[in-house]
Amino acid sequence: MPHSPQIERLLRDAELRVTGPRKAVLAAVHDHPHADTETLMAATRERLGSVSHQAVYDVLRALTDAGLVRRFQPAGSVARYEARVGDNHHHAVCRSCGAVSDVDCAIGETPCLTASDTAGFAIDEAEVVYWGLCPACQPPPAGR
Amino acid sequence: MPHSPQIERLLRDAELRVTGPRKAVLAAVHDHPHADTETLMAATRERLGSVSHQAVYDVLRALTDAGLVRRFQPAGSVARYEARVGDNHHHAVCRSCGAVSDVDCAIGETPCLTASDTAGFAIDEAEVVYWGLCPACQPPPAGR
DNA sequence: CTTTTTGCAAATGATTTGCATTAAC
DNA sequence: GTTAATGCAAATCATTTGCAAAAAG
Repeated sequence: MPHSPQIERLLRDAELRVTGPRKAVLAAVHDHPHADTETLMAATRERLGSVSHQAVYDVLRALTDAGLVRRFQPAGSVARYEARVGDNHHHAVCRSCGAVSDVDCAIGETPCLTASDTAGFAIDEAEVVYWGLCPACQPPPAGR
Repeated sequence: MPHSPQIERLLRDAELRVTGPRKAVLAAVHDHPHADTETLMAATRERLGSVSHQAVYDVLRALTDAGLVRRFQPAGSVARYEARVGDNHHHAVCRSCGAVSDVDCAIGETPCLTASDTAGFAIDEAEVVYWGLCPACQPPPAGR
């Protein structure tokens, strides 16, 4: 988790105005990878005392557009955010509890997968979600 | 698009009761691959005259649970349904217009991708979304 | 006849929109 | 001083829930 001056620098480098909510939200995303909006709002409030509902939404949108955070949304779930950007990693999602874990891309290029036939689409990203059960949600190996 | 008796057989084989809405919705999914709920509701109404809002939701849920249709939901979009089940194919989604095209899996197993490190998750499916621009939304190759 | 489905209406919940106020540059 | 960001409140929209009526087996 970067220190405050580093957070500010990230914002300035992205040509975003440096405000309290933005610093707090960006720091919260660094501290809570894969967190949803509600979690980030709570974490932001711990730093700032109070932030409005959609100040957080606005900030997350701005940070996402600026490329400082990555937004992803497993099917049937709420939007989640992470600070790990620039690389092309994927996610494992637990069907039972919703836990998310980073999965490094085996190849490391973007897009990292070459489809056999993309029907003329110009593909710029391959997003992979690995569905399964996290260690905590897996049934015990044997015995009744 | 299967004929009516075939649709009925699909339902019976899945141990689902054969009703008008179910036949109509299942036929609509066969006729409109990748359609969202609203489109399917309209298509169903063309066959039946009228169906309630969430009769369609209930039916889609039942068909999905029974494995007769597959549900998928590109991030930030509404749920879509398709009748192609049993294989492990993926989707190309247009960032601009939302068009969806099937993409055959290069390998054909489930899961078709082996992640380098899945952090202990027991993975049973790898869902891939190829993001890009469909042929109609791509900028012309040259000229101003 | 018994169980499952449908229909109707209202609720839920994440996200967005519009506008006045405030702060950053 | 300008422009962009925040707060507040209300709207939107896909999807779900609960219960009574109707239909499938």
